[in-house]
Amino acid sequence: MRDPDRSQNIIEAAVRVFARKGYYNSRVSDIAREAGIAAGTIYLYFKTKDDILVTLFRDKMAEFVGSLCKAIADEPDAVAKVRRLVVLHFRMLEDDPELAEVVQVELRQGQKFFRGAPSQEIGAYFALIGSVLEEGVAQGRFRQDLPVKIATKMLFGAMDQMATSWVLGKRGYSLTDTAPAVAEISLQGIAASPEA
Amino acid sequence: MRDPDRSQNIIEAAVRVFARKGYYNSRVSDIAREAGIAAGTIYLYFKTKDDILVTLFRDKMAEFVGSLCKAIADEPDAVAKVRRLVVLHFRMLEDDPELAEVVQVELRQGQKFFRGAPSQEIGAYFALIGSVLEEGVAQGRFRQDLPVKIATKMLFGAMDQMATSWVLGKRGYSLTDTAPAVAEISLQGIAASPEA
DNA sequence: ATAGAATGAACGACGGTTCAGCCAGCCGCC
DNA sequence: GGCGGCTGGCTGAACCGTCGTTCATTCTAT
Repeated sequence: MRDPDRSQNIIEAAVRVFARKGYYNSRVSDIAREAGIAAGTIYLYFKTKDDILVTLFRDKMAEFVGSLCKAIADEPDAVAKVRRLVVLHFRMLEDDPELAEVVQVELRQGQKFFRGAPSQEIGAYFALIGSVLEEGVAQGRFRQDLPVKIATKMLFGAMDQMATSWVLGKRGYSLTDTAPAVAEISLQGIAASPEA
Repeated sequence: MRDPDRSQNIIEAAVRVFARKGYYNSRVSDIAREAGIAAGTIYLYFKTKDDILVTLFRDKMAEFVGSLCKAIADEPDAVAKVRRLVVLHFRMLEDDPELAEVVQVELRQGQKFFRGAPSQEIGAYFALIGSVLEEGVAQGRFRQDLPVKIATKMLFGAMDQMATSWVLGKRGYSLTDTAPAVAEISLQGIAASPEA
């Protein structure tokens, strides 16, 4: 149980295996082989097979939200932040197609994913988006009466669906290239009404 | 293999069981018990357990899209159609919480759901949304240069996420009540720019 | 020499699927 | 009209392959 790298290796191997075969079609021994270790060794680092999936998600998601958080802090206003958020969300997935496959398709395994521990990390992402929207409202860039919680879910849902469609479409185009269009539609949707 | 009602009974039973325990935690024998028949009987109507899930989805989705399609045909213009679409999408889920649970949470079982047969029915829904948006563009109600495919995915994603959040939040509020806000944000996002 | 990590064969639970027999209704024959 | 055999859906206990998990043993580094 010493080496924390070992734990990381297993996760990386799991991403590759899950991306290739799907979670339920992946044997623990497949992951072990991919990681170049014995099946039993996995159990020195993870309690169960599910634990691999959950840990993988929490790690990756925390990393994702963390870096996103830092990146948008630079941006001067909420509008710029939304644009950046969309680009980075898409870019991160596009830069790691295997992870994208797992996150968008495999990781939605019913209760395990949606209830359970991972919901905490998703909550963090929602909080991040929500805070940007709040900021925009305060800055007068977005509608004063914007229902922030609803808009947060909608924006996340829109990005998530773009990503899922892209993965399912075998990534036959650049997801990141669609970011400006997605951002503009979103921004127009929540923008302060042009004074009548 | 006579009775087509029997097949329907099994599907309804499956919805209840899947909603309660999740797909992978449900035994075929659980579904049989819920339907008041023997486990073996299921296999007179469905090839495999997966087949139940897939058929359930295709049936429900086809029904959903069909009735939605009829309902919005009445509406005079694309804007009204979008409003109606959102309300009905939400209302249908809210009217059948067990089905909503299954559709939003359990049915996203990796490859089975996203690739595979069901993608055809999802495609039909996307086509419906897309045609409404096209109509709106033609009517001059939406931006002339609206990227329709992108907007379609975004709208679907936004509604889907609203629904998922509602299910995960234990349905502690009325989903349908949020429809007007969702529709307005969406419509504003794709609206023709107020002439500058 | 010793401790602790790694191994991987074997175990055992699990559950989807099967299939030999059961039963209810129907038909034709007496 | 009654009776016996036939048909075909239904039954559910048992089968059997499939892994997740374990743990006695081996290895390695100090």
